[in-house]
Amino acid sequence: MFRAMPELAEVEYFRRQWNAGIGHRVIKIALHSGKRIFRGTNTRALPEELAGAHLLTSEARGKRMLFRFSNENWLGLHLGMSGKMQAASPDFRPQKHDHLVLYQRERALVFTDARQFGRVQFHHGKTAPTWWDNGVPEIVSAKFNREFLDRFLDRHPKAPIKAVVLMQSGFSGIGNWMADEILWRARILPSKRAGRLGAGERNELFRATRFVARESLRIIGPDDSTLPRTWLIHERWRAGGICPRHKTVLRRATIGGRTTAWCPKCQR
DNA sequence: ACCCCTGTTCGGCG
DNA sequence: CCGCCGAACAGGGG
Repeated sequence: MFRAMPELAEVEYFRRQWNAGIGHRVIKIALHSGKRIFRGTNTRALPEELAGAHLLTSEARGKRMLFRFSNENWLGLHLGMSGKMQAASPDFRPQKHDHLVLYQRERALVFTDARQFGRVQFHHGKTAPTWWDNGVPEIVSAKFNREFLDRFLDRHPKAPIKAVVLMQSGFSGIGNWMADEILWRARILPSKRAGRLGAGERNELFRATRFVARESLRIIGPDDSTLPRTWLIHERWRAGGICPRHKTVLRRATIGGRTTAWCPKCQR
């Protein structure tokens, strides 16, 4: 059994599953109102407004997604730890964890999240919800540049770099495995304080971040099996996992509150 | 049974 | 006041 391809690329993969419904009308909605997944959103207005609307566009920013519908309706989705999306047959019957289903004539757009660390947000209005524009540049955009990275690192000089790379306000869409992959490529010790990274290390961090984000998005798939065998991800959870560079046994510890794997030989 | 977990938020504390 | 860290959230899987 493969681990689902997570984070930035997983979001992109799931967003595309729902894109099958673009240009089509939503006939009816099924949802589990009162569940934690809908915290802060109006679950009465959601089905009332969305019924009859067409799905028009979708967009992803980091781990967040925004679906735009006709009649000034917007749906924000976050997958949390266990969120999934699929386009199922129109006679789909929602199970316990299928918290939101948008039925169209030819398919059902399903949002599933067992642990409910994710979130569904409904917004009715002419423009996108205020929370959508948070000012954080996408890593694959030109706004994520060396200057931005410098300023962000300097803003968190005391935090271990692993924790900084996990901050969504600077590294949009990066999660636990991508952070380890990035630091491994950049040959930086995850516990090293961000403020102690030299110019050379910052250059490497910048390049590795762009590379991992771009490649993950390019090689997008339902699981991590399509990522190159030379990547750390295939070793980081395995007992006795080794560094793909020189076969050194990886070390593991909790850093920045997350399980972290690194190579003691090439990461300093 | 017990321990682990790809994310985010919040209260405590240094 | 700043900012880091652990706990909490909830459930499934090993």
